[in-house]
Amino acid sequence: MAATRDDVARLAGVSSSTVSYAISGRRTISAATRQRVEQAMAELDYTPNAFARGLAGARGGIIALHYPYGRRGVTASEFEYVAAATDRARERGYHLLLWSNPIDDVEGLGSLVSEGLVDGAILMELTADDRRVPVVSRARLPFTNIGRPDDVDGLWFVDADYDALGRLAIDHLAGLGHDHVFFLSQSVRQPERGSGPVGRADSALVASACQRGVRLETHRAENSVPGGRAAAGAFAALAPRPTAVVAFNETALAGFVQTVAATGLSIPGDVSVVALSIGDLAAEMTSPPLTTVSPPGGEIAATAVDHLVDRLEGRRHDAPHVLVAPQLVVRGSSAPPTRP
Amino acid sequence: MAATRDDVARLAGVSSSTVSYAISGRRTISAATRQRVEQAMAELDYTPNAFARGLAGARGGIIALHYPYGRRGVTASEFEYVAAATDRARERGYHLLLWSNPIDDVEGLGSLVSEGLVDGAILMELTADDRRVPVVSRARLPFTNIGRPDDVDGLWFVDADYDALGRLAIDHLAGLGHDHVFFLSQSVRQPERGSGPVGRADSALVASACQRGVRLETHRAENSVPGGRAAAGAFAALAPRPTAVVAFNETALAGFVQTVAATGLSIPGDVSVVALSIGDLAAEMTSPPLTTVSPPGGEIAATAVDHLVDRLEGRRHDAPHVLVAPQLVVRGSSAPPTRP
DNA sequence: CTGAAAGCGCTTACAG
DNA sequence: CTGAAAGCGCTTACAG
Repeated sequence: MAATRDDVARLAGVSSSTVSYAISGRRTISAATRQRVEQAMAELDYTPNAFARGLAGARGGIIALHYPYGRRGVTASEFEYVAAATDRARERGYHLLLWSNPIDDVEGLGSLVSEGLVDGAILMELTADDRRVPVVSRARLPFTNIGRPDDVDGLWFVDADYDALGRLAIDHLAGLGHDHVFFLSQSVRQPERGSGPVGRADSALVASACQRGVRLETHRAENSVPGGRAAAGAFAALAPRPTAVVAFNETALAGFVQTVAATGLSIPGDVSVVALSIGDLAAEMTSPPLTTVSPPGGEIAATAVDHLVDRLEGRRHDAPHVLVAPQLVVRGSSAPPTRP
Repeated sequence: MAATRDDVARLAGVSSSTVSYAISGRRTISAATRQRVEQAMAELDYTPNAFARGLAGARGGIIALHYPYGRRGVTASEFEYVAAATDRARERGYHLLLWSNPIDDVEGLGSLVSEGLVDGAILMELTADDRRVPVVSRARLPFTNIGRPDDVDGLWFVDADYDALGRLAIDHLAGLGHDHVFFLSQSVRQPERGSGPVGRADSALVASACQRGVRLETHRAENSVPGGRAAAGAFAALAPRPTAVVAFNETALAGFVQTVAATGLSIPGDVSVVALSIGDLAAEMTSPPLTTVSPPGGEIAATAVDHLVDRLEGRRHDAPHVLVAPQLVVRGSSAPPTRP
């Protein structure tokens, strides 16, 4: 059916190993020979067989992106990560395999790894004490991470700069004149508390608020629409009522905004709202649209791919720790407080 | 490093081919032998090498999901499709490879296909006259489709039932008493017009409106927030003004809703809104939340995976054409018209 | 600068 | 019911 390396060799009048070397560039080839090989390949419309290449010991050209199964909804638009990773992988000559299994199904991940299918992996949504890390390390599979573990030593990772995320939000509001802010946060599971995205944004918010002389009321809501409605109730009951809200809880924010509007409070007249880590579409659905501070998911994913490929190809050995700056997009939901 | 099939054979005291057959089940094995082989595999923590399996002619265990590069934003939440496909593939024992290249980069797809890496492929977001179809067909790679082409003959596909999508929306509004509806549609490119999702929803809307005695005003907006603002202007200028809106344009809908709210019209008091193919989060961001009719992306993708795997494993040969019914979720944005 | 050959770890006729 | 062996299409020392 499809042409093999031998067909190419025959047509070019060289040995098959010469064809291999012409492709890989791992030994010097005379210009004339290379010429003929290339012509033969073009003529036969030759594509090397991926399995044979992988079996024979070269890189298979596949990397895996692993995300924990059943832990959806953490990032605004996961597809942004996946799409960006796929594109960058292709640009660098790799295929992107999607892996997903329950976060503590260590065996499942283990057998994926030992199948030998992939040259390396990217672990998404890394938690503080992620059980995937030892599994992949032990198998000696090169990997990079999206997210930051507690023990960062020797690990390659790229993460959103959650400190900056919190700081940008507070600075924006304080700059507008707000000095009393409601933080619509999320309930986090034990292992993550203190070191996951929420914990880090939380600390940054507290620190920035303190520095700016802003009073901060933290409310941990369920990640659900009703959770947001309850939070709106808690917010409304506060006296004095904060003049602004920072939200790091997509789903609850929806319920919160609905309830606030139904209560007759206006945004940003009565409350300014800044949403963290929310997608553009969701931000544009409210009236007025929401001011946001979000990490650039595409850039984060593409960087993680670059690191992994650099590592696989021996161009880099330094276990980089990269924090990517989030971006503030001012829309209509934030304004100076209207107060005597 | 990792155990090979020979290691297992040695430990179990059988030949290596017996181990293979024990795994594949392609010939009868005595219970005792199977027993010993399984024990040996467990003891050695054996995982078959994927490349060797693929090279030797068996199925490689990888399927590809191909989506057109740079054509984002058509579906509400693409990640739903990708995640569901990944999960179902894993359940059925396959890896999911993500492929994406520009829709008319036929060569790129062609070389992917001829690499021999995947057992089959799923083509996402199929257009009426999709150029990928002949490429994959010619390579004799088994494939199934998400979306419906014009020429359906011999093709395996699963698609949202866009006729039902339009019908459900009109029936819901007509049932509430609306008889004059604004259709916020999208501008479509030439090759898709008339046969893509938009064209199909469009026809269904027209037909249902006619049957129900509903007057329908179609407006094709740019797929952008400003496009939606402009549409809101066109809507407001209508006399008499329709009492309801059906939107099949996520991004424009955001601008539309913002503008309508800013104009002082209330939802659903002055206008009812039904959004087609929009994600739950976006639907919950507005006040009140939006009534939606959306295709179940996860189910569609999982079904496409099932069909492909069934086809690969020879369980099915009938080129099924499946249309999946969308679901109406009534939220606060639709109500009877308030009119004398 | 190039060729002949071993080997990667499987699957699958071919024998028995 | 099981074994010995060819072969899948590459890569990479080993020779020259």
